[in-house]
Amino acid sequence: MYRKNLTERQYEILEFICRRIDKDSRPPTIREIGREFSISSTKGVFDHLDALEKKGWITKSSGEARGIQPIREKTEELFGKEEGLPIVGSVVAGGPTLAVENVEGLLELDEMFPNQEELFALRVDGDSMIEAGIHKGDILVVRQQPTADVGDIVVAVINDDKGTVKKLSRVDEEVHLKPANPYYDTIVRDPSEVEIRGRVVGVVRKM
Amino acid sequence: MYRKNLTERQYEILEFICRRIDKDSRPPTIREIGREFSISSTKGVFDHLDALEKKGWITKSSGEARGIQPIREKTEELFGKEEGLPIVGSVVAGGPTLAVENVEGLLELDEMFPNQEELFALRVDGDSMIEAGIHKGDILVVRQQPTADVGDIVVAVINDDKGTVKKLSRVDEEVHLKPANPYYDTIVRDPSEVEIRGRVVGVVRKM
DNA sequence: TTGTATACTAAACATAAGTTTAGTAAAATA
DNA sequence: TATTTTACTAAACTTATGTTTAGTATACAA
Repeated sequence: MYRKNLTERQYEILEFICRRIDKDSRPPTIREIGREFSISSTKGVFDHLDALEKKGWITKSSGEARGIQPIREKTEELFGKEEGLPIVGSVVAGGPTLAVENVEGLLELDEMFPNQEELFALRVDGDSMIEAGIHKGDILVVRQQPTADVGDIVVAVINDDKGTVKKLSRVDEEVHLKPANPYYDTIVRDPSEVEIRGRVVGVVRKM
Repeated sequence: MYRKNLTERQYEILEFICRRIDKDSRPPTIREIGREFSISSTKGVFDHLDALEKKGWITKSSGEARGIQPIREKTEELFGKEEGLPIVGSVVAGGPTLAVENVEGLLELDEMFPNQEELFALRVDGDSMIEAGIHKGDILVVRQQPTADVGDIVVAVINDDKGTVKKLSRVDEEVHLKPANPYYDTIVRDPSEVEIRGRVVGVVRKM
């Protein structure tokens, strides 16, 4: 067997279908597949599709035009999503191309930060969090939440003013917002004056 | 006129087509559109599609089943891509929801780092670049290139060994790879021993 | 007021595309 | 060795889908 219980022909055809969907935003017809692979009879293609369906790689909406629908979770694993950047664990000597064996995964925001509904991004203005690796111009990924734990880096609004990014801590009855920069002072306020808007869960920087 | 020279009906139908493509990876048929909008005659829908084509929002592959193809650049602008996180410039007081007026753009890797073919991502191992805001566990976005300028943060391989991330500089005839951490030493080598694999163009961190 | 654009119905038509029947041949499997 | 699976051809059939013809009604501009 060629790959994952598919014959070579089935693999080729499945790949063609997926590439066509990526390219044209619609699946090919049986005859279009036949043309691509020089299969003159529609039955020849039909049989391959039956096999692909039986093996769980596609579903066919019976009777509908362009009814082939690949099972995305499976085919994406097989052919890749054509999205994101390959993450490598280390760069080794050799040619200029990346060794595929070395690839750990794909860098993609969707995967890295799921639950996008709760997230927003915030451009950093000052340099008060520089020692936490947060620089001016960085974009923070923030999870919207009204409370946070001590030690979290939070986005907070003080006295209905502009938002600020600081490390949260509590002493006695007061909220402490600590910068990660020795040239800035800790902000100490009564809890009623501080409104937590979210917790920083990621940083994205373009250099 | 409703929006961008479209009538309300045309806008609705165009939106339906785009959402259907996003959802099902294929455009609807004329009759499917008719069903959605309770238009019993295919001609009713057909006329709308003609209007949409004349106004430059879609193309129709004449004679082909599911031949409607929206002009992506235009429709994405109209309906959004449903991808990425909204980037806000500042967080202001008020409700827990984000003010739309405040949104500067969308955070998406494709847009932030185009030319994906030349890019790869590298997981950072040590803490030698901590003062450059590069921490252990961060993922670097690296542009593959065999040379770099002085001052660039580069991924380099020394003596065919494991890759390292340092700031590039040159003194006399030698390559200096400078860490951004006072506890580490600058690596000084002959150019023949250093192979530059790429330049760091971004950082992504999950916290 | 006449024409043009919008927004449809109803019915017929043409064809693109899915499906089925009948059969061949080689390769893999039991 | 027999049987199943793979990989097709050829032709007919069905139907989903695109297209056209003929006509109604309203709104708007020239």
